[in-house]
Parts: sequence; structure tokens; C-alpha cells
Amino acid sequence: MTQQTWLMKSEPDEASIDDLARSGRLPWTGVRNYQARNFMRDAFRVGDRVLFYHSSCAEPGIAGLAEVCSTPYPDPTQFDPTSPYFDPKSRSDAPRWMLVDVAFVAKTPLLSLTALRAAPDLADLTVLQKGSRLSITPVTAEQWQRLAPKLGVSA
DNA sequence: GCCAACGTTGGC
DNA sequence: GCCAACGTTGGC
Repeated sequence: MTQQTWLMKSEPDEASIDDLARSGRLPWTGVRNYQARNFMRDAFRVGDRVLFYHSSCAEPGIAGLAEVCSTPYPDPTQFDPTSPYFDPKSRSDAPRWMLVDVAFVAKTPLLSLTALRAAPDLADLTVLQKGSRLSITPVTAEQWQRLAPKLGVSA
């Protein structure tokens, strides 16, 4: 299986690329959308590339690179009544929400949403489509080849 | 804070 | 299964 690429949104107030660089590795908690969960649960493979995207902040955009470093397992926050991600309808014998761990790879110069939108060869990125709110989206091999030089890395 | 777009819930 | 109401996302 060749390495796949995913764009994953995180609010830097909650988990930024700097937080990931500090800790080395983080569980991707808090996904409460079925489509995004299905990507992590069914399609993610250890070693897949992650484009770390900062959302809901002053300068939204791709801020770094990471890598999927675990197989899927239940998101512990769904069972924690003190967590904002607590889901009272999820049962421990049938967890509703799954996640993976993600490892830091590199910080990149910010490739801002404005810059992404200004690049004609990136117009087909799912995250740029009108109304797209999905926090995890697949990036094709072709899209990654066009993105990499803009992130200052080799594809 | 606004609001467009989308997802989920729940009554019927 | 329909669909209105509501909640959330996320850029601006």
C-alpha cells in the first residue's frame, strides 16, 4: 500500500503544530463527524502523510507535516463526562468515535488559505470546495505533488 | 459577531 | 422516509 495523504484541521488554540512538535505525538481527539471518523477508522494506514491545517484562527492554512502513527482505537474523550467531547450516547462496548495517533514530522512555512485559493493548480483540493467543512479530507497523489514545493519540501 | 453551508435530530 | 428545526463549522 502506498502512502496516502490527508489534510487534517485543528484549531491551534486546542492543538497547534507547535504543540505537536513539543509532544512529538498526539491522539487526534474530538472528531465528531461520521465521515471524518470513517476516514480514520477505515482508510488510514500507519505511515500515511498528514497535512496539519490550522483552522478557526487568525491565519488559517497548512502549518506543518505529520504522520499517522497508530491504528484506529476508541477516542477516550467520548467516555469522559468532563470533556467537551463527551458523548453520552456512546457505549464502551460499542464505541462510536475512533481516532488515530499522529506524529510530528516538520513545521513548514504557513501555506495560508489565501495562498491556497490563489493557486490555480490547487483549486481541486477538497478543503477548498465551497461549503466544505469536513475536518479530514483526502489529498490525491497529484495534489500532493503540487503542494509539496509550496510547502518547501520535496514530493 | 455574522452568516452561509452543512450535518444531525426527532416528530410525524 | 420526509423535512423542519436546530446545532456546528469556519472564514470573514
